[in-house]
Amino acid sequence: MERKRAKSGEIRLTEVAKLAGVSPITASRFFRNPQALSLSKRERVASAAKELGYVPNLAARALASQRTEVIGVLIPSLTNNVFSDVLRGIYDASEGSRYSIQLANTRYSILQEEQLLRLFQAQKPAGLIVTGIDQTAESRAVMEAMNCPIAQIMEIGPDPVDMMVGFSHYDAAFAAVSHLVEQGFKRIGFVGAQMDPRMQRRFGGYRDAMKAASLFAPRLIVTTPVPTSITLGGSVFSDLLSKAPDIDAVCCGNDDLALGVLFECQRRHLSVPEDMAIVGFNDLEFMASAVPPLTSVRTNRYEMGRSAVTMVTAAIEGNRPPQPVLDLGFQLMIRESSSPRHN
Amino acid sequence: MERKRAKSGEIRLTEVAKLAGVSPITASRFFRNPQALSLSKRERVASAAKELGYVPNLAARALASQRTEVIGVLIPSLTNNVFSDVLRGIYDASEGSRYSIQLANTRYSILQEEQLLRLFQAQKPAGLIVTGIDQTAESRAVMEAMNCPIAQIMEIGPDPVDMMVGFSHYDAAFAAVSHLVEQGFKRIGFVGAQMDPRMQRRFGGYRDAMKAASLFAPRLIVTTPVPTSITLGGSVFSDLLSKAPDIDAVCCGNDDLALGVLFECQRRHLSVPEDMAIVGFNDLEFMASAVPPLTSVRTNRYEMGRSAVTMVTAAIEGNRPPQPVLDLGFQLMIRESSSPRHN
DNA sequence: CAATCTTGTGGTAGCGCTGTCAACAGTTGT
DNA sequence: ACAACTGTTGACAGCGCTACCACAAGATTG
Repeated sequence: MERKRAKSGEIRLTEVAKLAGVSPITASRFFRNPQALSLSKRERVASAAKELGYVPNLAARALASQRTEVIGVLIPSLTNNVFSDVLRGIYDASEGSRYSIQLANTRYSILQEEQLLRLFQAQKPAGLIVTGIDQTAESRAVMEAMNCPIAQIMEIGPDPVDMMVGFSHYDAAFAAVSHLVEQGFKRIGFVGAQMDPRMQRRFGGYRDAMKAASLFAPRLIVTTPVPTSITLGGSVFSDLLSKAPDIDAVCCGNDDLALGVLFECQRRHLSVPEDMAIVGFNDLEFMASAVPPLTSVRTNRYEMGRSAVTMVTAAIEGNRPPQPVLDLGFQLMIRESSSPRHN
Repeated sequence: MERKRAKSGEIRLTEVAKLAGVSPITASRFFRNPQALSLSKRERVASAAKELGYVPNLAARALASQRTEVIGVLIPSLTNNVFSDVLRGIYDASEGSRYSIQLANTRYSILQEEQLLRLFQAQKPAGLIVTGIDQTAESRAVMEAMNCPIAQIMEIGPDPVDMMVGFSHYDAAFAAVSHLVEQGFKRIGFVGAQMDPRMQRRFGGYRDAMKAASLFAPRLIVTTPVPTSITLGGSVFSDLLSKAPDIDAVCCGNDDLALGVLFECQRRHLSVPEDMAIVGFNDLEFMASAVPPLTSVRTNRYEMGRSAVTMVTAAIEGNRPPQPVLDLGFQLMIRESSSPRHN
């Protein structure tokens, strides 16, 4: 009957309140809304907390207040540079807010995503950011049950779960290929890897731009489900060359592949763009400093992360953005690797 | 007097227990240690939980049990590829365990690190992984107060807070430079950026290897605190060339710089390694596929992440590894970019 | 056959904090 | 002078779960 359970031994709010000579609830308010206290009490609580080294117990706070200040983030890969830029935007934006980020990695698996969503559900996050628009029905159900603002990022499409920030991968790839067509290239190959939904939509843009120019041919295409890498770029390009040795340009599903293609061209003594034009996708940092500089489609990844956090936090606080879908667009960065054919 | 506070409306454990015809505590046990229940009750609880769509409340669990199943991770950058490999190891290892990862980004600031540590402290994580060995005294105090297993990663050094997994950046850089010396290079430059503690220790390895060969000269060195990038590699190398046009090799503080140096050599029509040898640090994926392939020091980053999680989780469960410091070493990957001088 | 151990189950009492409401000044208006 | 405010404070109960203990029922022993 004495003490059924060992106290944690840590300083509790009650202790701080006692030392400060106020009630626990007043001390509690000090940590959440200091300006509601009179100046004198505010100082007393502050110094008491400091003296005791008080650290609030977040679990207790979450339980009592029935909410958390965590935004869950689901991304498919930590290795892919594309997502590290998005994450940087997310973390940067979260630092200006009261919310902290909880990150999870789906590894491009929609089943893994489903599981992680359930895990998040148990944490009752204040908001959620998920990658892409291709969740399972089950995942969508969980998201709807979570009853918190949700932003889907990286892409835009019809039927958002809640909000969306992204751009059209289809349009962007269409623009890149149309550029090559305009420059006078005729036999434009496509290399793709890690055929996730976004890569597939980019392929769709390539396909339709080629068809629109009456240049489409299946032999010009090499794709693989293998995770993308620079080295892989070299090998898929080699495959492409053996299927279609007469190609004069390559549209790469992303920049890693493009750099791999450039290296392979160097190895084969093919000059770029005279013998082979190259365009990439995403405009990672190295595209501009490669030799020759590589044409790519710039995507606003950092901004995407920032906006997603901004929209979600605003929604949490009741200020939903007027339109739920934000298209951040893209810019075609034309560089030497796609200079016009000079014949 | 009726209902002071609105119930959350969600299904609680009590509801599940009622439907299953067991006591709440039995239902609770089902979720934590199912094999402690008889088969019949186990099934009854399982189906009741499923039927009601029960989602446990993690905050309540954490409060009642006085612990969490979260491992906090502090890293200095999300953009740097080096850390994405470490993170991949961390996330991979955590998936095999019951623990989930909470990631925070210090942006190479030890003050930011201090703040984030305090934030973690409020969450009472089960374990902690921090980058490097250069924490402030204040940070160390917080870590010690946290009273949970802690792994410092990326480096090893004396006086671990608790455990360590890493390797000696000094030794690795020393080995890389000694290799260049052995190959017959005499005027070996150093380019460094983002002069964080690890970069500085690498520089120390360069300096001492050069001194050991009586080749050290301050004019061979260019460093900048600017965050590292491939483009920056080109510009620091240009600076180096204007200070010391006669250099025959460059030791790069990391691989991004090395690739930038390679591109700059291509731009200046310097052939590698005939006119300029290059070695990098970390052995990122692109080093082997560059033209020519670039020599680098392979560091076991993925393994570092995995081991850190393994050690921390083992320690949480009471099986501390016998020796607290794990040196994962490094391998010098000798490639064409450092082929011997042929004079 | 009683004495012991094991296994499964339930009752009780919190974990540390905050929502809700009430109360009590101190101020202002009429 | 009294009512009607505003700003600040406190009492109370409870958020949903689990630690702790107790105890019943079966298994094992001498």
